[in-house]
Amino acid sequence: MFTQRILIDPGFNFRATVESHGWYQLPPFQYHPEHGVLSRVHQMPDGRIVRIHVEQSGNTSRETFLLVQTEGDVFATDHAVIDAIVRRMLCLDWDLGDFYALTRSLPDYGWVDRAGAGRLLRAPSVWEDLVKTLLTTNTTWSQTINMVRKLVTLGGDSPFGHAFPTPQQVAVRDVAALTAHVSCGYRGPYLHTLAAQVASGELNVEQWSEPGIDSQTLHKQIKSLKGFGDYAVASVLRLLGHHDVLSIDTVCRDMFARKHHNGEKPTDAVIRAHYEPYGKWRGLIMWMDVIREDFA
DNA sequence: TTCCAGGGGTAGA
DNA sequence: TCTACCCATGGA
Repeated sequence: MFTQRILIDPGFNFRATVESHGWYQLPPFQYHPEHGVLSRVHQMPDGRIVRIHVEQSGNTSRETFLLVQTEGDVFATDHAVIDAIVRRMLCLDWDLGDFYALTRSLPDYGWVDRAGAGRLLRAPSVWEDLVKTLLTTNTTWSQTINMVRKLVTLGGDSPFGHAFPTPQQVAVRDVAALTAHVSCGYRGPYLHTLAAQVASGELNVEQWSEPGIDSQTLHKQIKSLKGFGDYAVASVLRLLGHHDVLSIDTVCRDMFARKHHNGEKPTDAVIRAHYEPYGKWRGLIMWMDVIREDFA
């Protein structure tokens, strides 16, 4: 067992971040809320498969930190890689100062920074977040879990279980066999095409998480992927830290009808108009409305 | 049996 | 830009 620590801001809330959306229910994540531990089977760059456990540990008198423990064939030289993985998964490098200033100034959002909400759980790679988002489209959440479970069996195996498959491991499959294996129906060809484009190097999706790319450019590139429409593009953009577009889905429409529209079904234009005043944070403000019952 | 889910592609106007 | 229709899958 290899142990390391990551110093975090005292306002960071591990549970609020892990439970910020459904990703913690999708393998190779495992979450034990009773212990406050998020685990993940992970394939290192050289192919070794390890299991990483993360928890928010001890508030010492002045410092708050994450305790990161890694099982398996792991060395001190892996420190930097594991540190980067955890930072990305929990959006530790997001600067939400302006966002919290905004929520504090609004009458109904004082709970946001008190709860430490606003950060999201992400996969360590853009590839994995893209695939999982694709598998949330036009299906139920339970079927998304089912599809991801089956997909993950294509990843490298280990005593800890399977890691998330690489683009190569998906791309080498026959499209029909992949579709049948994952039970993903018409999404199968979209999944296979994405895997093939990433595996071949034709598409470098990991660079999308680099800072400084404007969201319009990203929007255009993600939208060009088969299977990624308005909802999915905005979902991925949100995970990439761009909150100026709304990811409107049935969950959002239901929430909006209840909270802002007297129980009546809103059009998407009505929803967009409502959040427009929140500018570059509008997507995250909308998501706070969705998750409010869980954390407020 | 029919409907629909954390929608999206395509054709035709 | 907008609409109609189609798309697998499985639970309600």
